[in-house]
Amino acid sequence: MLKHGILGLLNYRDMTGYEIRGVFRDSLNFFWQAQTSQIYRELKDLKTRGWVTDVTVPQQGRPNKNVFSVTEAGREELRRWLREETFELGNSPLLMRTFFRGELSPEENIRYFQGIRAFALQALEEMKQPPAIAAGYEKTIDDSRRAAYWGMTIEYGVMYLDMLRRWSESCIKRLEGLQHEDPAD
Amino acid sequence: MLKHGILGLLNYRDMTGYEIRGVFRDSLNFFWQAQTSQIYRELKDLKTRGWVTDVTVPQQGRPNKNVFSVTEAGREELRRWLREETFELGNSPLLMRTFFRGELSPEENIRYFQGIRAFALQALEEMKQPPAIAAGYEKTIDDSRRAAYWGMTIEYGVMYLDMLRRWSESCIKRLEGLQHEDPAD
DNA sequence: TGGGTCATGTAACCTGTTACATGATTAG
DNA sequence: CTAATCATGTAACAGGTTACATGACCCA
Repeated sequence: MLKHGILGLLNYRDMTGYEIRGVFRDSLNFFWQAQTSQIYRELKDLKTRGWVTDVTVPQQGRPNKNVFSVTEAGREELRRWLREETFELGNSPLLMRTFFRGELSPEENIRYFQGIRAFALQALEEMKQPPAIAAGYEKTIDDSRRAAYWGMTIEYGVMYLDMLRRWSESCIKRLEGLQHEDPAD
Repeated sequence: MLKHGILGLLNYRDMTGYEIRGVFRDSLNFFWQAQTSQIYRELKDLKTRGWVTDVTVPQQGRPNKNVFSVTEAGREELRRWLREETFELGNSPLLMRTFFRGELSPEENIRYFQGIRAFALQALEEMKQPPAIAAGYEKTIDDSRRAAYWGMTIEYGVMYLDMLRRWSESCIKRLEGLQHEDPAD
């Protein structure tokens, strides 16, 4: 997965491992976390596969840069990967934690879902403010054709968080109902 | 993660590795996929941690059963884990694939999002029909206090899939807009 | 003088995936 | 006869996480 994320970024422009790390931290962070260690490991692997090449740029006073570029084979691999159709929901730690909550008291679980609600509301606030995220974005992407897809990921984030808010509210209502109907439990 | 899922199930009732596999396949499948190999590996690990114990039950004509039970230490660990508050969105292959789609044509991407929409609609159909999923569920959970939390995971699934449908529709509209505004691209 | 940024990485670990392996019983 | 179910696992690999390590420059 990260391999293809890196190919995608290098397809925008040449970058060092350090810059790639920065883009993940600043712009892709909300849907993918990438560790420095993994980025360098994957770059090494991408190179042995012939999907990227690198050039060492000497610098004065700073460590040398290894600037990576995607090759034509890498671009082909990127397109191949983009065309894969796998939409499964994937493993969800949140639902795993929800499923087994019968072990704790309804009161405690109400607080838990209130925590989720607060998280969703705050994350929504952060996501709706364009400044920080757009600034990071402009560093990364220049052309407007690509901007459309960036916008779609943001919209997904907003819709997802709003759904999460509505879901947590619904869970809270259910649990409040349980308390009234069955106070002896 | 799977460790705690297994602890949660054993907290319902004693089970063999094989039965645990069955419950994951039948009931938890939509939010967690567990491989047989991993289940046996985790059971071994849970045992060395003292969170479960097992008893070998000889059977005629069939392989012996190893029936696992959660210990009090295991139940404590389960509660500790349930109380962790980590609501991050997590890595999303779907958004990774969306973000980089500028590499492909808008026409191809419209088909891609139509595929997502079709997937969401079909999964919604399957999820709204209670029979199969409820049957698997009744095998697993007896008491109604716990049933509430099972219901919440199902509701999440439905709300998520509906959000996915709305999002894919919105993406399709955006892309159709792009085609009209900028046919030279 | 101390904290942030630039810039590189390694090592160990944990968790999940894929593929393989065995073997009897039971229902159609 | 054959496919499904019961029931156990191992081995190898892939990918992500945590912690560690180095070193110079620049700004306050």
